[in-house]
Amino acid sequence: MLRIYNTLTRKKEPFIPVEQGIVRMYVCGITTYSDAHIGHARTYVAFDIIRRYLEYKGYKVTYVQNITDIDDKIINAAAEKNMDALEYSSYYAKRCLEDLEKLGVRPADMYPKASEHIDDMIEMVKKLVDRGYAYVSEGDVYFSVEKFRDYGKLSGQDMEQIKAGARIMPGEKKKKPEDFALWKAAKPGEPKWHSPWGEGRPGWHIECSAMSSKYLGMPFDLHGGGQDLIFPHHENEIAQAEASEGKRFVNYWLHAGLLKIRGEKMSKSIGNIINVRDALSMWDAESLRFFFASVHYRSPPDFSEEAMRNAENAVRRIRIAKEKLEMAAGEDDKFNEKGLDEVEKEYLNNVKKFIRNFEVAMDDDFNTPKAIETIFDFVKDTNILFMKKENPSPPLCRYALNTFLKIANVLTLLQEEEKKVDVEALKKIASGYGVEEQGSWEEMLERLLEIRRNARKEKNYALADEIRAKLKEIGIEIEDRGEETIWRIS
RNA sequence: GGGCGGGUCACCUAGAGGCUGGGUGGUGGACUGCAGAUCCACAUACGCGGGUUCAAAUCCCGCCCCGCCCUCCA
Repeated sequence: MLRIYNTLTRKKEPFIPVEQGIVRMYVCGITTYSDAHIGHARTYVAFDIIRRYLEYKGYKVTYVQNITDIDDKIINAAAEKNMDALEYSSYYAKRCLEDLEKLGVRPADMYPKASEHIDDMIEMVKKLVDRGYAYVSEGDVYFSVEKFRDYGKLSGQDMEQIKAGARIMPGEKKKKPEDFALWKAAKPGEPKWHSPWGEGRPGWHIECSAMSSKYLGMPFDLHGGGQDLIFPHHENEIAQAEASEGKRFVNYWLHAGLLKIRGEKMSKSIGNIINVRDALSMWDAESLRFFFASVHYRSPPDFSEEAMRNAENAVRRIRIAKEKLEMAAGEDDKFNEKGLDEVEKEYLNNVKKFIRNFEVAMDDDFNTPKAIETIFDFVKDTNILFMKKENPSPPLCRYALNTFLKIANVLTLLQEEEKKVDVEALKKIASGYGVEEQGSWEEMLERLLEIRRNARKEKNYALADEIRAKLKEIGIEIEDRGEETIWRIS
């Protein structure tokens, strides 16, 4: 039974979807005025894993993630560069999604943009005005917080606290400091749309209420985002949606812990923001994903070079175990348990234990660090199998490999990824040993390894070690296993 | 000031009142021409001070420190 921590109740609750077998989830996306950073990445990897686990459990998941392509920051940033705000934001929207995809985050089913749903938002604002929850003030429309009895239920604040923190900024025309804008009258030069209240643009919060309910209905199952969005963004989303529709908006609210860098918060003022594309130039995508998965989604991960080194090494161990299984696996995974010997039977039990433990871990509010423990248990079991047995049952290995991949994939690990080899560099090295540039690089590498094999036979270890060192420099690691030599791209 | 979540072995992270997690790194051993990989073993732990309990990292109280939110924020 899957249990999920719900910010709304501050408790782990059994997960029961609105419609059996189906999960509808919405995650607040990026405001696209600059490149995606690893804080974004942390959040979207976390929800990617949640989505994958739900699918693993057999749910049909609809995953919607919005793109905020119209807001103050975008308008200001675009103005500085003398660009059209929407053009500017669509450029970054594309880049951000590309970066996340390169990171190996599975795309959402839908990325609705705020600018393309103005009508839906106007519709919702109208309802709020009609129902008396909102008021018009000189072309602006504000939500009257005191009218919505449940305001504060998500962030756990009472109205007194909320009022204490509220302010009226210059230019705002609201009646009460705690009220928030649903619609803003256009200022000169800003992007604007027609509305019953004059030309203007929507407030930030309304897009998520309008788009999520449009595509997922009400109530829908899961709504996620970074912890920083609990107040006011998600609080306001609830107010807008529930006040306008008169029914519950979302059943489970999930919030990801915000990434820290070397113990500090990541912020512009500290100047420690790391973009996804920069991170990808320093570490491979799988190591980054492992790093995120190794911290529970509600905890704030502490990013550092050393933490990434840890992750890289851990990932290597997982990959090596997978390779062993790949080499031993047969075409199909049908085996007769009676045909297995003691060692294989024990391994089969371990595989089954692996599945059970993994599910127990993930059922407990998506406990990915615990799930990773089960991965390492399995890695060890696999290593022991190959230590005890030269050629274990190919169908058994296929079964174990399939299980391994299925589970690892939930944690975004062992995804198929192209491994890059610097072919030019390889050619250079190979030609240095008289290997002709012919055929694929794999064939070239084979011929080079043949030379090394001969060198080893002749006990010319200096030459053998030299070749090994040079290959390592370009990311090809080789390992001697008796007479055999295997290689991998690191 | 208010709300929320934390402080666990050198580092990163889980954690149920009792049976001393996992990864990375370290040390020793097995294997190996060496390296690597792998296995085995070992070491290093629960912010501080009290309390409850036969038993507390886990519950309670106080203190210190850190992070997030309190209308920009994934």
